[in-house]
Amino acid sequence: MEGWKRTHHLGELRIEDNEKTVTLMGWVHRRRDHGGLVFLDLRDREGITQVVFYPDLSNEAHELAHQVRSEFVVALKGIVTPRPEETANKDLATGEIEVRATDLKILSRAKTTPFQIADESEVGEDLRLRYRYLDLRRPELQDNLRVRHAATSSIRRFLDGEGFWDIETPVLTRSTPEGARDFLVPSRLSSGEFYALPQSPQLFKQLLMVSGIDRYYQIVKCFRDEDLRADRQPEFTQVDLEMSFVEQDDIIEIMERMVSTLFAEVKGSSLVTPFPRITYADAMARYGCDAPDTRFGLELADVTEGMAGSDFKVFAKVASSGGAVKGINAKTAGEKLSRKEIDDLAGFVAPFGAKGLAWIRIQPDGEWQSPIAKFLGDEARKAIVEALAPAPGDILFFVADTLSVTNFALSKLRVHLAKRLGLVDDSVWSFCWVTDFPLVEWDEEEKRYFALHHPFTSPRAEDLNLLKEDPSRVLATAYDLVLNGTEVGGGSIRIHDSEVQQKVFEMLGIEEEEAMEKFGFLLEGLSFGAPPHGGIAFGLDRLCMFLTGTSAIRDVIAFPKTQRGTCLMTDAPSKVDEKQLRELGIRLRQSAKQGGN
RNA sequence: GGGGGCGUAGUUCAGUUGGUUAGAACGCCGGCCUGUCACGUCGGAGGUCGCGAGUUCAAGUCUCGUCGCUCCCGCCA
Repeated sequence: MEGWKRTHHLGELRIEDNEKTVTLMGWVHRRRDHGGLVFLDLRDREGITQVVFYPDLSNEAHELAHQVRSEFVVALKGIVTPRPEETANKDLATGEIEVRATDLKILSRAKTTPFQIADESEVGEDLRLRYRYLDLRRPELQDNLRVRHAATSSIRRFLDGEGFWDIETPVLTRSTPEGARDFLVPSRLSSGEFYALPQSPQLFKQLLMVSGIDRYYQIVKCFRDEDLRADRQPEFTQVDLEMSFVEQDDIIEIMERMVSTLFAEVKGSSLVTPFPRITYADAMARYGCDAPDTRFGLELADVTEGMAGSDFKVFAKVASSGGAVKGINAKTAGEKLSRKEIDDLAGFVAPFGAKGLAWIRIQPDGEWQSPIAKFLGDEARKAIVEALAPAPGDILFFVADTLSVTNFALSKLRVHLAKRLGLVDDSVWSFCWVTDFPLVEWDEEEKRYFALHHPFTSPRAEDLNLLKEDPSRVLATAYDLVLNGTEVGGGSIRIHDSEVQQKVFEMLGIEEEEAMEKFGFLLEGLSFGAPPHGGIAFGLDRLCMFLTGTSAIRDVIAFPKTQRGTCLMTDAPSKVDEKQLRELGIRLRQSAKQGGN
């Protein structure tokens, strides 16, 4: 750059800078070449500034400006000038001025880009991922990264102020049973053995509490080798923290302040605290899921009891055999949904296991229009009226199945209907805490209990005696933070007593020997004087999705993976040299050699 | 592992019932143009219709397989 120093960013100059001599650098956003007069819109991450080249101001610069093309990187010197009457551009922050160029340098030429940067049109995702660095030049993604930076920096500032220490934990650690599939890393020095990438720093942060660190946090990558979704990547980022000498309410209180500060600083929104709390049992009963969208009603109501004696055999059979019949009242949907749409909703719930979807449309005269109306006796009608309070214009929907299928199908239908009926206010942040989760869940296939949260979650003190006799009734001191129907964080008070920890392992069917081999270091740590402690982890990517208003997690990650877990830019994962494998003591199976591309 | 959507010029798309030389816009290249800001204007280049088979006199179009991107179920907190 031959000693040239940039004096201003490209979103910076205003009318007050009139007559200043400036040096600007950036990418050519657009060029408008009038022959005798050339305009360049110069772009950097801060904005766009218009530059004009006059032949009589500098013939040399004007000549060179003809050669410039989109996405060239240029440097120029010039004089800030107010734009002539009527030519100001209200769409640009710098639109009242322009820079009259006296000197131009082309710092870097650019080939024609595979897609236009200075153009908002949608481009195929595969092409954008292949040339991710070009996609990141576009304002939309660049703004997302800006928001993500603002978020992490707000969170760090807040936690620092509350006395949390940022401490790094290992990325190469050991594989643990339970939870998601691990990413494995072969060890060269211990041939035949493997590290695992952490699914979260859970055990390390607990041991940091044992060390007396008192308050720890980390914004940290976590890895889970499971299939991807619109909101799931194999490597993702958690805001992970842990505190000593606290109870559930202490953690909830401080996290409400952290989240409020975050939304205030990044979005300028002021959240109302404390956030509402709902127990897991209530959430399942009223919303059918443990992460309810509380921006709208459409709550589920249970009508199982009134259906046992019904003439509608599907309901009666389910009701009398331990299943559940639940319904939703879609208030005033009668005018909005056509008969075909109503029938199509059965197809909507089918993938969630529901074998059918019954409905009743309440006519203006109060008549029940429904394929099942004639099977509903007085008792069934009474149960429905009491549970759902139908009024003319409403449509009632029912699913009858096992409790879990009924809840799952209706929870999905609830959200679907709310969107269709325009009940979802996208400008609202509706947070709630879900508490009192069951400690464990019975797995029918493996015939054993699994920890709902993770195996280090403390049972509620009053439930300790239930551990042996009826584990399924034990509630955990675990809590999730839910925002608009998405879980954005979750944590628990941990077991700080190695004996209780051992009992929980036992109940989970983890043999003592196995527990010692895989978690011995934790049990041992807890035995040397562990403070009561607990913590929480937030999904930073998901939080950023809300802060940016995007629906794809890829949009808040600089270099994301495709749904198949590949990176189209680097072409990872890739084959490796035979020599590398030999050093690791690895030989590929025939099927693995043929796989890949 | 299963189901859905998409794949045609550099990009975004159109392409009739299977019919002759596959189009548009933007971009790109060249000419003209001193107040543009999606500059204008005149001209030009640019196609393995994702890939491979099959049906047919004839396939962008129909069938089967396969690859890629994406959404969902399973999986995953």
